[in-house]
Amino acid sequence: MPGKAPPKKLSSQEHAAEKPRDVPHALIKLIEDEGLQVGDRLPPELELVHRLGFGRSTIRETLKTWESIGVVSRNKGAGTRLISEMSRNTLRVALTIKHEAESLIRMQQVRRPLEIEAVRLATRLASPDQRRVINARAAELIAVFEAGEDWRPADHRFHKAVHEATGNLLFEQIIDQILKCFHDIYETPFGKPHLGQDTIPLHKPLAAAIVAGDEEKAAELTARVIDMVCAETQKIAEECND
Amino acid sequence: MPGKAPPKKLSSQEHAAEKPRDVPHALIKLIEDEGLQVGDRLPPELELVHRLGFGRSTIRETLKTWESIGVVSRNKGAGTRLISEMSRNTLRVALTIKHEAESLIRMQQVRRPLEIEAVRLATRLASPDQRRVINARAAELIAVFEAGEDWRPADHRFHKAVHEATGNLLFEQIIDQILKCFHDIYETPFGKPHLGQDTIPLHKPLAAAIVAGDEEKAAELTARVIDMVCAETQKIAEECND
DNA sequence: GTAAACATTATGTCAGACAAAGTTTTCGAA
DNA sequence: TTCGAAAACTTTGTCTGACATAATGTTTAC
Repeated sequence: MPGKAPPKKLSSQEHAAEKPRDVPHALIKLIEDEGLQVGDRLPPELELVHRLGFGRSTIRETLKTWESIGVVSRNKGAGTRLISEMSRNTLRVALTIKHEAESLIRMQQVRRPLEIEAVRLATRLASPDQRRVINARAAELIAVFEAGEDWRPADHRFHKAVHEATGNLLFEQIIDQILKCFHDIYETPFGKPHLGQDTIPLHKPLAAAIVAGDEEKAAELTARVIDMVCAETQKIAEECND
Repeated sequence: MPGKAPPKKLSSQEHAAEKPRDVPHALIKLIEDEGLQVGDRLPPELELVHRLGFGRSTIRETLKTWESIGVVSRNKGAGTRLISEMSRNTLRVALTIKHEAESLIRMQQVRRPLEIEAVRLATRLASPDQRRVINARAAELIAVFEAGEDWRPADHRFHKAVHEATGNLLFEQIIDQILKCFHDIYETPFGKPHLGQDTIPLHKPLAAAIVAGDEEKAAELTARVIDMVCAETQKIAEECND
């Protein structure tokens, strides 16, 4: 006897479209239909359960994956918030880290060409407004640094302004993730907090070069900045090998 | 009466170390203790449940996340297999894709500097053996191409040989993922199968330059190769906008 | 008016049951 | 004996329900 109800697939609209019936697609559709933006809250899980027609575990597995990818953030009591868009595809790289010091150098090796290319693109493509912002961020960075405060947030804002001017979000996303990995490894095992602080004075002429449209000079200065960080990293790596 | 058993935390060794008690760490420890290698099978979920002392949903959420990152692959009846190592850190980027054609161009924009830097590093650092392999792969590619067969696997092997010679796995991992995304979007919506086929003849002098240690020439040729692909991509993008 | 106490909301974890899809074993016929 | 199909088994996939835990919102007491 068929005593158990078969899992009730969604009831709404099954007329025409043969959409793939999985949680990610359903969630994306809901986000689009609802017009949810970055920063907005998603409906709670139990509401998703009966709006999407999937079980809670299934929905949770997708949400957990999205969290690990950085698409949403989740907190008890506070709900799930969108923190970056996820419409179709995900670029993911599993970083194999065995020897920490070596990994630091490898990350900088990858960051170097990306950062240089980003600066080149920004120099060529930035709008007048964006050039103004880049200049302002550089001035801010120098001011914070000379005041002896923690300059790292300002540094981050400066580079972010440059990345935005490239018109290609991927640069920012990849470099951001590399830096995040870098700090994950770096902060904990070694002590030094202010890696790269000698590079700060270089940021002023760098901003000037970008604003002036001098691509070669901007690229050269960026290379200098990163190479200084690389050299420091190398030194740390060597100390670590003793 | 206290009829329900409190969640039995692990029974084994709780003497000294204050390890973080989460599923990923427990799983990594199990993989290390067991000496599991890439390709090996993990114990089934129900066994993990009582060996690690977590609930099945909790373990599943971690496993699902690892699958989405590409660390394991899972199949009904066949179990969960390790397909790449995941020791400590993961670099992940959520690619925001709205307009497909534009995304293709952006991906090439990011790939360009990475590929060029990889070639530079390979030119400087490759061992004699690695140079031999690069040469062989180039010859192979040309041969396959002239025979009129599908040259893409050979192309992939050639670039992989170059990436390996950099001594930095990250280049290969990131570029591989970018190409994978690229093909995910590319193959389906547009028809053309042989994007970049005009670049094949350039691979012979490129390999020669790498083997000879001529970094500038190698870099220049790589730039030419990618720019040709970029130009084709751009054309496709424009056609798509009609 | 402020702060503590309580109630509400939402995610985190666990447990049990069944479904679906592979994998291995069994068994019969050529 | 060997090959192929069916049956049995294994393992992941999904659903449901319950309780724990943490953040937020509201009320109450001083």
